[in-house]
Amino acid sequence: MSSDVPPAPARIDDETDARLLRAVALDPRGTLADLSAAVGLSVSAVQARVRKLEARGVIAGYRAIVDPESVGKPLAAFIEITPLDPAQPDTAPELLQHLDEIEACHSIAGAASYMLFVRVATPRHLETLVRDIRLAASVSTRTTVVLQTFYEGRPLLAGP
Amino acid sequence: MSSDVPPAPARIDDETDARLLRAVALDPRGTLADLSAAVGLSVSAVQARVRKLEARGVIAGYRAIVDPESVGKPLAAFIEITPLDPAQPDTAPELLQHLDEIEACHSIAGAASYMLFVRVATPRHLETLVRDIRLAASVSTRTTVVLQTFYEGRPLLAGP
DNA sequence: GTTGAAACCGTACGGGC
DNA sequence: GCCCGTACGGTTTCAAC
Repeated sequence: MSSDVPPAPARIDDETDARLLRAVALDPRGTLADLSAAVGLSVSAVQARVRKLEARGVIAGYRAIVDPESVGKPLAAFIEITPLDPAQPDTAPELLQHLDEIEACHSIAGAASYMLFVRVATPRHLETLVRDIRLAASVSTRTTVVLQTFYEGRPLLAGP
Repeated sequence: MSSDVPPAPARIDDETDARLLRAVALDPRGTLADLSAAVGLSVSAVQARVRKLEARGVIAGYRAIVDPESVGKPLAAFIEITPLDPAQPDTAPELLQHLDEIEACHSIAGAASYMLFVRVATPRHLETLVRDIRLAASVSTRTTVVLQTFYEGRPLLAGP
């Protein structure tokens, strides 16, 4: 944890929900019985809470973590993009949505407009993707290749 | 999909495994019966394949997607870091591991050494985190604030 | 890969606090 | 409102084929 600063405005009131979230986040395939043991509530109570967390959107969904190399995409990169013509309406995220090599798209502060995170098979594929992005969204790009990933997708809630 | 380039060197030979992976990635809480229907194999065969994918590390794990705002971390940022003294042994990823605001840490090509992705509660917390990173790893930083996230964590495998 | 049987789990419902 | 216990149907598991 970082140094202390005024309390964070979390939207989950309950300490039990926090523990539930941690448990579910780390093992979404675990049984309700597992969660029940983790938080000290009955299976029914746990089920009701999980459903509420899903309904409120606190739990937005579930995903399996797939190894990029195993599916033929060992090369990752950040691509910052900037519209060539600032006067034009800027719809880059929509224009790029169909490119499934793009894993993430954020609007950012700073010189560029957007930051993309992409995964491809080879440098050759990266070249092609960058060209496709430039053409599809009428933008200039600045690509930063990832050499090694130490960790990513760490859970949002730290455990005590 | 991007334009065509020589075939990607995927490590999953089987077309059935590819479909399984897609199905599991999108709905890791679905039942084996669901997967069975999706790939046209018996429940037991599906179970065996999923277990193999897990054992081979193709499926590296499972996560619940937690809404950052709901847990009090609405502010995201990219932080590029560069060692102050290039002669010193560079162990930044380890030195920063304890900071749980850091969601990802990549080594990168370019001017900076690493790219971090972080989530915090407020600008004030970001300031504190940046200071902590500088002190912990003896690095200079360049922070890019995320204004809006259009999408992230999109599945690695595209549809058929 | 498939089938089948036993153990386990998710779910709904009734009741209590 | 939130929680607990129970009973039923679906699911996971594993052995035998």
